[in-house]
Amino acid sequence: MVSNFRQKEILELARKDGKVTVDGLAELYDVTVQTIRRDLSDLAETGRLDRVHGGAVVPSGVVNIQYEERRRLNDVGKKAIAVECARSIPDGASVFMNIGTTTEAVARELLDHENLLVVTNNLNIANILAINHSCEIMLAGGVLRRADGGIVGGLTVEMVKQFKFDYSVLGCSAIDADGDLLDFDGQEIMVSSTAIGRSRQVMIVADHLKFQRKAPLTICSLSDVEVLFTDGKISAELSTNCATWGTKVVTV
Amino acid sequence: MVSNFRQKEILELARKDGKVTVDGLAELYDVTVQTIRRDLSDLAETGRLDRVHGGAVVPSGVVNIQYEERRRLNDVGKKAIAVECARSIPDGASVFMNIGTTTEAVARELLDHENLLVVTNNLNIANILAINHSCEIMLAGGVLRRADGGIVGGLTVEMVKQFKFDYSVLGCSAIDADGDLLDFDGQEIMVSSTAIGRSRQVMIVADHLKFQRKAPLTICSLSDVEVLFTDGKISAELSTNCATWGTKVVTV
DNA sequence: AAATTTATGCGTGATTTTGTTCGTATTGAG
DNA sequence: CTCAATACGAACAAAATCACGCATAAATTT
Repeated sequence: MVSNFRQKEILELARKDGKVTVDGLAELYDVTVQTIRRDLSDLAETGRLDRVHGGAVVPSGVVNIQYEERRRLNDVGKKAIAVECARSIPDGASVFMNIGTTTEAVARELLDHENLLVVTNNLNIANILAINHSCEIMLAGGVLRRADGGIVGGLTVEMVKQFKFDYSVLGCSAIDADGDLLDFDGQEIMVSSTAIGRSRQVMIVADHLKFQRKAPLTICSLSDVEVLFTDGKISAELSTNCATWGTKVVTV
Repeated sequence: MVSNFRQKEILELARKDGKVTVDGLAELYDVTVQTIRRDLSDLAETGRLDRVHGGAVVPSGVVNIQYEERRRLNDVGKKAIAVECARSIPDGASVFMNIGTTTEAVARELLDHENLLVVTNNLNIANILAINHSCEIMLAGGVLRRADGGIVGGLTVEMVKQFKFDYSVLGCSAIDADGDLLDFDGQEIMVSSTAIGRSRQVMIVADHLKFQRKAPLTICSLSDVEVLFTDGKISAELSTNCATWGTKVVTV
């Protein structure tokens, strides 16, 4: 527990840069160095920082994922997609969410929803939604992949198989011109397709960059999903195809 | 579940900026600071915000405050135990680690080890060990318990069953005078006992406070484990019992 | 319509935080 | 090793923030 908001921000700064200085913080917050020293003493006393002459450093063994998250946070396109997608998920729903920065954005927009059951193989989503106390979180088991906080492996599929979801919120690596959803990761495809089979409504979240990318493996076709949320125009051809498939396209 | 429209918006503001100030909100809504304080108190009581002097901040992370406090309890003792335990785990080993602040301390000491395979049902351990890039982490699947970052449920047991570990590093809630290991949580006991059956060497980490506590459920007896790491003297009787059982006791 | 509950504002004293001063400890240059 | 510069912690007073009781008004219930 921090006793003021300086301390919270000091922690974030320290985790981002690895260190903070007394003088720098005093100038930043426009307070005297003495006040900063008191803050650092408090944080050091509770073990959150290690005090050094002139400032403080993070104790060894503290994860530095904050910066990475911040970087992703301000992606306007993804956020707009996420807002729209979250709006179409009602309170009390059961939802599966897979690996991807866009699905993580959706998770942030679900913080105000109530009584959700969220199943995910994405450690970041678990961390984000943990703040929402009325949300039950189930994590899939398997190997933790550091690159993206994903949990992959056969066990993940086994777990997903046991559920029947109201919604699946899925990201993908790329979307082909013919409407095929593509991914780089074979294991993730197994998870995604299993989730698709176990969901009443499948929602794909993909920003416009996904339409310019290629990936080697097929998850499924847009014809197999109910809604696509995106932030750019899709080709006229794909648009008419979606219409015939009955796939709703939401452009934000 | 907010009692007025302000509180909902305050939550949104707090999540956007990370913090809110009493004065700022009072001006924004054109009410007195007392009214805002009442709002913030309500939000803090239900855990949606953390109250700080002059305002409030968003609660950080998965783990709740009580657990955070428990983590600081006998910090030095736990660290000493952890150092010793980590020393006896060689590089390249496969290790299971369960829920508990002491096992988390061990995880911190394993950051320098190489090529470990760590299986755990503890989200904190996954987060800690994530920075050790040569360590493969497998997370058990199940329901995320916010109280301590544990992942619980029948799926966890199923996962553990599939392995054969070189080592299990296990914490417990209490140790009885007769050498029985005790815990509060029935589900966690299922996990622990399964891990014991699937491990070549079982290591219990327990600081001296555990010998003064009671818990209702039995995990197993010290006679079933290979090593006990602790930071205080154990009774003469238990000591001789351990000798006959062949249970090594390491006191730091 | 009367009674009760709820939300809000106001004032006062208590608590917490902050700035200032001063003596001591640590660091780095010569 | 010595010395000056800087950083540090403690003590105290000033300022900000808080908690509590009470009053008022609106909303709800009886």
